[in-house]
Amino acid sequence: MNTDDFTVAQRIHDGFDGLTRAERQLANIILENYPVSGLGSITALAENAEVSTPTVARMARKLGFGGFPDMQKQLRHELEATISDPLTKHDKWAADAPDTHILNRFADNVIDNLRNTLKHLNAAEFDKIVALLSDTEHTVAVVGGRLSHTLASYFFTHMQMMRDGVTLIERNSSSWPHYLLSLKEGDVLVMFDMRRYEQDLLRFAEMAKARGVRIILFTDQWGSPAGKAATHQIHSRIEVPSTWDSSVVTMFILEAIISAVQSQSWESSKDRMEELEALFEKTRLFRKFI
Amino acid sequence: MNTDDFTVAQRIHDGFDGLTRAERQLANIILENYPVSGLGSITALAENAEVSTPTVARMARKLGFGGFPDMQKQLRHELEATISDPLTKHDKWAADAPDTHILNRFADNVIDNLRNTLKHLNAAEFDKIVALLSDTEHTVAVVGGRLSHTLASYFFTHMQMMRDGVTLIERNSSSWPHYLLSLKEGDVLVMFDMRRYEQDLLRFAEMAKARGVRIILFTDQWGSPAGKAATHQIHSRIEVPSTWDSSVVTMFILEAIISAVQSQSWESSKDRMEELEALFEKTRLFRKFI
DNA sequence: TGCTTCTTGAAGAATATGTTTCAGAACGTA
DNA sequence: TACGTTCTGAAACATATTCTTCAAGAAGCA
Repeated sequence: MNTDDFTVAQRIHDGFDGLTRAERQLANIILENYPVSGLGSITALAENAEVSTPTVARMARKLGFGGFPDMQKQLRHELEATISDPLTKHDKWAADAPDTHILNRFADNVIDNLRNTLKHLNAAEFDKIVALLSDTEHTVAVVGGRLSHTLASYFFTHMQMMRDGVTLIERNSSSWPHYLLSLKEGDVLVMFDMRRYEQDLLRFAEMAKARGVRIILFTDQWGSPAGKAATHQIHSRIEVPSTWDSSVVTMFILEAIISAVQSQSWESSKDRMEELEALFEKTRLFRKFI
Repeated sequence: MNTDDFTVAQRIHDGFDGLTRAERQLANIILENYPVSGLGSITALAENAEVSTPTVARMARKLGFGGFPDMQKQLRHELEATISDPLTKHDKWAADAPDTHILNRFADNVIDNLRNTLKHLNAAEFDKIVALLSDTEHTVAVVGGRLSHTLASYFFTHMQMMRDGVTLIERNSSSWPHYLLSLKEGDVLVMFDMRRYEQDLLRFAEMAKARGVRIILFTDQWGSPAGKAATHQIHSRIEVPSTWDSSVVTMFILEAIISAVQSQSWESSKDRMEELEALFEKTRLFRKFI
């Protein structure tokens, strides 16, 4: 026990780059439920991580232990130290940072935002939005504001993978009239407008509504003026201890919607995905999973 | 496992009167450093308590377990329950939707991701990254992959508002060599590479490193191969009940970094922000806060 | 004291654990 | 594509653990 000072977690972090695929998989399982997951038998741990026992033994060596039992001993030592230390109250997020560290303050805040957003979110409304977006009878256009364009782009990228007829409207509002032309009655416009609400978006929404376009609006808790033109809207909490507002909760909702659309239209999107995979494979643009 | 509800400690207390001298001696050792002392081998525990191994095995039976390993299993369960954070136990997020609604499942999952990410995030490393990004002596370039380009873009947009010398590298990798040319020793490259790690990003990272560029890598829990070239890296948990991975946690970290950079360099960025405001005002592109 | 019952640990048997070896798979490279 | 390298898990092996047996010793009792 010469290098007792380094925790198993620390050694994993330090040596993470040198770990192989299976070893990383294992490392993650160990860290996931740390340190309990490492206290059982080597067999149990291996099964849990879906790797072989030799992999576990090898990694223990790689991390500088004599073997698996040696590593386990270290885990027990750490646990002992942790448990006897009353300071280890788990009211902190980033364990090694003080409560007042921005990470911890931010985390508290974002969780709060998420909780409040969901509390005031109507699940039925959510489901309707998902249904609208799954309906391939109508096209979907996505538009965002100065800062929220990123969210629009993120949403577009995923939707595009799942279905036909999805357009991302350019950032520059001078081209918007052209896009408006191709939007027909019943089509869907997904709009992002967070505080510092933008005049152009409001006008765009109004004109789209006049054409019979159905608008799904993502806005903040105070609500964009474009809300008047929207068929459905989702209000996210965006305040955080920062000069800027947070997009985390909105992104959360977007991902939930994407996931729901995907599972709703799995039959049709499955083929599409496979085709896409094949295309990527052909162009060899992307490596396979390591 | 029928009487799982009783902890080992409880069973010891309840059955203490029925224990023999050697067994009591053993029981005291178990309770003394509970539950760690019971997590080693039966031999170690026996030696620790100065009794024989059969005594340990017998007592485990006596307390109602199938044997020593069975008792140990229970100890690990208890430990897990103790250690795991009660914050997760938010039965429902979206109040009017069933537990199984995608919103609730997603919320549980994302919180889990956030917790695990932060638990294994090094706050010192975070602070170093913030310092690097606050240093205006060197330029900052931001690059992302197919799906993570959005994150790169989000980060860029905010950084650009706070400081000079920030570049967003185009999506199309054929133009990357040009960007490489303008990166000098000591400059900072912020890279995003999530699973389906991209070959081009790896090569870009290697070449940048060769030029003495310091790389901040945002990757997932498994780690991009570009990690070998990175000066600092942040691993986010990205798995959610969806066909795609989640960017929520990464975005959370980004926002925290942005906020930290902002407060770190407030003196210099304040003027810049005001100038920016004035410009926006002039071009009347954006309405004031309603 | 002598008898019985209970407790205890040494020793060996049964079992599970941990390690090593090795061949095939996956990967990187030319 | 072909080659060399690295990674991985099945299987055999060595080792440690846990359990069982059993006899010696302690404790209680007449």
